[in-house]
This record gives sequence, structure tokens and C-alpha cells, in this order.
Amino acid sequence: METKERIIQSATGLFLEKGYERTSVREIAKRADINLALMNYYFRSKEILFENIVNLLIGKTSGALKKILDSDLILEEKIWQYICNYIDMLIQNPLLVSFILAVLNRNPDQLTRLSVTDNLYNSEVFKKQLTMAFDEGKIKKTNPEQFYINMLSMIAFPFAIKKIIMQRNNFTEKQFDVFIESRKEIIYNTLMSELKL
Amino acid sequence: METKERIIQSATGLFLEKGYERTSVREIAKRADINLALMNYYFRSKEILFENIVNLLIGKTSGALKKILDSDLILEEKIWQYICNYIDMLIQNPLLVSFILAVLNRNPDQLTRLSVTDNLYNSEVFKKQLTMAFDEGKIKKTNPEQFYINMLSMIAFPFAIKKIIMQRNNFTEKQFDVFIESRKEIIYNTLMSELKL
DNA sequence: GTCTATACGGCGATAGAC
DNA sequence: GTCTATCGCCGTATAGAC
Repeated sequence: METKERIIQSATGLFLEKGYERTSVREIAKRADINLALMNYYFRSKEILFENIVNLLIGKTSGALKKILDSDLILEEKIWQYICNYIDMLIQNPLLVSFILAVLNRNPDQLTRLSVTDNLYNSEVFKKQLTMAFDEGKIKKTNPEQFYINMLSMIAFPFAIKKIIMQRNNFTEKQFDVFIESRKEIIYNTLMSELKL
Repeated sequence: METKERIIQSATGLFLEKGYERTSVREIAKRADINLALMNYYFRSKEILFENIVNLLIGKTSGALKKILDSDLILEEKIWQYICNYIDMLIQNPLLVSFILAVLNRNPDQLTRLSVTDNLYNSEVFKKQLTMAFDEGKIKKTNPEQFYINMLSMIAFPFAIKKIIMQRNNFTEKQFDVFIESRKEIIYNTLMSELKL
């Protein structure tokens, strides 16, 4: 579909430049040089359009994240891989966290519509592994859900407050990415030091 | 002011029930039983109205948070007090995180307008204390800004994804609060175990 | 100073003609 | 598939009555 593709191209660019809220469907239609109504012919709403784009941008990567978490890697290696891949994905899609949080608070009943969410917060296998590691005497006792939330928080939250962090520290985009990049090791150490016997 | 008070009462209730985005100014006016235009007579905009309400709700508490961080408490005690007070405040104002993040992404240029933000993310004194503690050989070397971000992330992020956490774990409101309450100790231990020599 | 009525421009969405 | 025209909201602004 030529038209459909043009809409996606235009919308992707605008969403990445200005974020979801500040991009209007009229603007998307204008830049794609198509009629406004075609937006709603191909995608039923602005939100669904965004979901399609998000799935295109991070569908594979987020699937890979879940695979890491559900794999049979040993605990330390799994945590390290998860942190690295998650952060790499967010560096390449810095608006993702804000968007998901925005959707969450506007449409709380339809959490499931955004299929990637399942890949981004999913802890069942991982929690079992944590419990088992404790039973085998390999780590200190820990609440698996709390541990997972800690990991997720330290990975994702800085992207949610990216603008404040940049302002407070006078960061350029590049400096912010460096700051985040160095968090990989910090998050890993913080988490592991709590598990060590 | 009778009218002004009625607007604040109505708006506070609606914002707490439905969040900022899903509450319209017409709804606020209707419930307060006042004319729509009075909204903009007393408060210049919906956003300013919300800011007033936020300041009323958490003005004192957030000031207290900054005082803790800037006090001369010893490091361990300061961190513990900060975590406890911050979390208590968020338990009582669970929509605060989502709102601030929403404002942040809609109005990135006017971060300063929401005065409480200064109280909620402010690390200068604290970072110096961390650096000094290292110089005195009391703790392991750590990047102060990263440490502060870790603390903030673990405190605040769970409120941003409250709805997912509740859904995934089948929590009631009360169970969520218990879950959060028990995070105080967990966050403290996680942070301290990274500092220990 | 307060308050009412009304209007403006923009939004996301849609019915219906071609 | 595409387009026009329009709907029903939204936040905001203002003219003018009391």
C-alpha cells in the first residue's frame, strides 16, 4: 500500500520529533500529502496508528527482550543481557517510555491493546528462577516481584524524566546517551550486590 | 472565596478520580455548579488550576522532602528518611507521578512552572555529601548523580506503572499500598548494599 | 470584582458522495 | 480508495450584564 506507507512514514517522523500528544492527525496528513480522512480509513484512530508504529519500531527488539528473560541463561548473565538490551532499545526509541505511560493513564482499561507491553513487563519465568536460586542457596532471599520492579525502574524511569535530567545536568542528547550507557554497569552492580550472600 | 473554593473542590475530586487528561474543564465547572468562564477568570488555564491543586496537596510535604535532602543528617539516616517520606507522600497522592510526567512531555519548555518539581528532584547538597563520604573512606566510590537517579527511579516509577502492576499481580488498591510500603526497606537495602565497603 | 453568554480555533473522528 | 463536509468535543478568550 503506497498511501498507507506514506502515512506511516510521516507519522513516525512526527512522533519521534514531537511526541504523541503534540502531533496532530492533521499534521500527519499534511506531511504525508494525503487527505485527513484517509488516516482513519487505514487506521481507525490516532492511537491505533501509533501502536502500529511502535510495534514496527520495537516489535522484534521487545520480543528479544522477553526471550532473554524466559531463556535458560544463568541468573547473572540473564540480568546483564536484559539490562543491556533493554537500555539499547530505549536509547534507540527514547520516546517509548513516555508514550506507554501516557497511554496507560489515558486508556487504563485497554492495557492489552499495546502488544509490546507484554514483552516489556513480564516476569513469571524470571521470578521462578530467582526463587529457585534462593532455594539452592545461591543468593540471598529476595522478593522476586520487587526485585524485577527495581530492575525495570532503574532501566526505564530515567527515560521518563529525560528532559529534567538533561536540564539539571546541562546534557546534550549525546551526553545523555553516554550517561545512560554507563548506567548498564551501575544497575547491574546495584542489583547484584543485593543478591550476594 | 466561595466560588474559587468550589472550583478547587470539584477539580480536586475529578483529577483524583480520573486523572488530568480525562477531566475536562466543562466537567469541573458543571460539578462545581459554576459558569465555565469562571474557571478561566480565577485560574488562567486548566494546567495552572492543576498546579495550584498540586501545590495545595503536596506543597508542604514536598518542601519537607527537600529539607531532608539538604539537612545535615548522616548519610544512612538521610537516605532512609527520604525514601520513607517520599513514598508516604506518593501513597497519599498516587496520581502525582503520572501528572508530572504528562506535563513534562506536553510542556517541556516550562519545567519550572510546576514549583514542586524543584522539591522532587534536587540533588546538589546530597551529591556533595556522597562525594565527601567517599573521600572520607566511608563508602565505596559511586557516581552521585547516578545513585540519586537510582533512588528516585525505585521510589517513583512503580507509581507511574501502578495500573500494570495492579493488573499483573491482581492487586487491590490496598494490596498495592502494602506492596509499596514494603518497598521502603527493599529500596534502602538495595541502595546501601551498593555503598558498603 | 463577579458572573453570564457566546464564540473561536483546533482537535479526533465519521457519514456519505464519488 | 479517496474526498468533502461536518460533527461533537476540547481549552480558551472576551464582550458586556450585574
